[in-house]
Amino acid sequence: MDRITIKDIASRAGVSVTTVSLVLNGKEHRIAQETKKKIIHIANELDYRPNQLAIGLITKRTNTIGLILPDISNSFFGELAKGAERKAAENNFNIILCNTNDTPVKDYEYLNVLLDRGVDGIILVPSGRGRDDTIPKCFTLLEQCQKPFVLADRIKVGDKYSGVTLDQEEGGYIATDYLINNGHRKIGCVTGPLGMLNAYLRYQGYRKAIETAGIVHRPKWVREGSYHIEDGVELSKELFQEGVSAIFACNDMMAYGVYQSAVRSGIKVPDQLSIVGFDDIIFSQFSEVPLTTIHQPAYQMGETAVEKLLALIMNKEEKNEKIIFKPELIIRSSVKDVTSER
Amino acid sequence: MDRITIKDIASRAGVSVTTVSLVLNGKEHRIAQETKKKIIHIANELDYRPNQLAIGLITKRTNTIGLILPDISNSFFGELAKGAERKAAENNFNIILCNTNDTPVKDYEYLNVLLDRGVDGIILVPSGRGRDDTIPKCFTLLEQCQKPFVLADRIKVGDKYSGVTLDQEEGGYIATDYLINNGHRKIGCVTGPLGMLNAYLRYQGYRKAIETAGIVHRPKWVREGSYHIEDGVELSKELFQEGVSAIFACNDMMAYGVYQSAVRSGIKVPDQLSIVGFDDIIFSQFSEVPLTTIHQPAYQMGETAVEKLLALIMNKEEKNEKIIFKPELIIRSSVKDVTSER
DNA sequence: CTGAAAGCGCTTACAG
DNA sequence: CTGAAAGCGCTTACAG
Repeated sequence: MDRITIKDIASRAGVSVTTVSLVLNGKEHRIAQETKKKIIHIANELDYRPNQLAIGLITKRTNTIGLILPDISNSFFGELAKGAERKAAENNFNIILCNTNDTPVKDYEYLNVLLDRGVDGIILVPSGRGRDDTIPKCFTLLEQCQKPFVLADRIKVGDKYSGVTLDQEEGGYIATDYLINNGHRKIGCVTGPLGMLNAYLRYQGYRKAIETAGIVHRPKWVREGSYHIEDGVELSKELFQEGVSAIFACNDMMAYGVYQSAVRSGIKVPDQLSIVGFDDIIFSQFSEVPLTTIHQPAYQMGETAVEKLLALIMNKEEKNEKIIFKPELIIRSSVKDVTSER
Repeated sequence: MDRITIKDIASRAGVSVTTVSLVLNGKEHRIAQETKKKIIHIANELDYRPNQLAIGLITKRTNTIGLILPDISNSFFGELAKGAERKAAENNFNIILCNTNDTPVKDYEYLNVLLDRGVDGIILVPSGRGRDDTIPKCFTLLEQCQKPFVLADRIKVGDKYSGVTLDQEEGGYIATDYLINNGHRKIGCVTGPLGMLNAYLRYQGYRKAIETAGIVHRPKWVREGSYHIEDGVELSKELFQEGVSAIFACNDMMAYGVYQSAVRSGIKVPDQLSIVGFDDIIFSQFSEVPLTTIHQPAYQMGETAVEKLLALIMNKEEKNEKIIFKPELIIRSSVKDVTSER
């Protein structure tokens, strides 16, 4: 089935394609009402829908956004993508999904492919693996081609790019501060891989809260994990040895590992051990002992990233800026107030 | 920054655009080695990358696939999308992501938009809400435009379309059969919304297993939920009253609700109550009592859907067929063998 | 061995 | 008020 083109309409209406294009785009007010009506009527009748490739080729606008992220099956990025897609659709934009598996070379390849496809802008969650210069190369490319882009989630606050993220350090801070306010002094921390910026910042927040409270920061209370549940299980054992009364786990999966480890060691949560997590994954509210944790507004971050990107696309003078979401402490049942016990 | 075009290369090489196009696409073997080399050299030097819109316009091939699904933040669809994206990327295809929120009119709108963008094919997980004729309209449109498409997950086995799904009924069957083989006779079932095909089929599988074992199917042992954890909590209470020794919950969230309800009622799992779920969400392996459940290979289903779609795109004679994955029973710790107790 | 020309489906000065 | 023409960046008969 060949699609209806502007030419078909023109010949049926006995006018030129110019005229058809003009009225269908509402561009010329000087066109005779009769001609207008006739064209519009025919277009409706034939169910005409313009070929977006042709329009894109000529207008240099495709109403298309590239979304590059590490793992769409991760619920955080899933939510983010959902928010981004919704906001894009609302504005008649489509999303091209690019999943990198945290492989920097893929970031670069996808960037090129998106450019080849004439996307109007790009949302990028840079890959976190690999220590080479691939990601910097991505930024160079992005600057060279002048294509608007917005970074998401993994952002260096110091750089000059537009971005949307959560204040990770603040998250680590309020999580830890909450434990301190509940009377805890010996607070362990199971971090994410410290080579990754966000993991590092969460840990920095922990440290800041500890030191602000006048507690000595003890390296032996801090263990580096890699965000997996097993890290929570294993590393918490060492922390139990140190006699901590509370643990801040830098993501919910590890928090859950800590919890399991405690249960197996006969340590009651929260009576003998308090736990705070980070992420607020769906399960945290339903777990045996509902987890007190830091909530990340992933959906809104996705929406906001697209909003910002659209602003950059529509109005190139829009200044580059960072939009930093505030983390929210979700208080559930995994922390005990021990102030009276001291 | 204007992009390099074939024209730029032609003028630098002192040849026509025809020649450039020919050598860059490896189409003409009769072209002088020298000319070839020169053109390729210049193209590399200038980092030439062809404009895909132009190519798409002329070749009627965009190397683009539309993926329409209800909710990308749902981990099942997230996995499916990941598999689809990977297989697509492997074959130099990109994915346009369309999230419908289970709203049929969006299926239809997105379908049109994808067609406007000249996608080469579409993967569709039809929306399950709404009882109007919007989804049938989608199929009509799809047939009219002759665009290859593959349905995923939500499929009527009887129709003539290509599709990838899991054998839902078989899943319900083996889940229930496992309980029966472990000596259970009074087996409750908390179903999903029975208006949805897959929920209905899972329940049918339960029923079939029950009846095959010569157990009378009792409607009062069956309760209809809507896949939410609360349904598991509430509906299981009624089943406890009926004195069931086991419950098949038609998804893991409800299975978890059943578990929580049991714990609160002082019923031990699996000692006093056995539970089997469906989905194998990430959490099921980590929960207090690791859940025995039915695994759905979502990632592979996504991959397979794209494979099948690509086959349809490359070779239109490819026949329409259904690819039905077998469910896998993942045995963990939520079922007790009570054969000896009877 | 190579190029002029037509064309994909549109938009947009420009002319009348 | 309307149309012929050029052009977006390519590909592909066709001609020589």
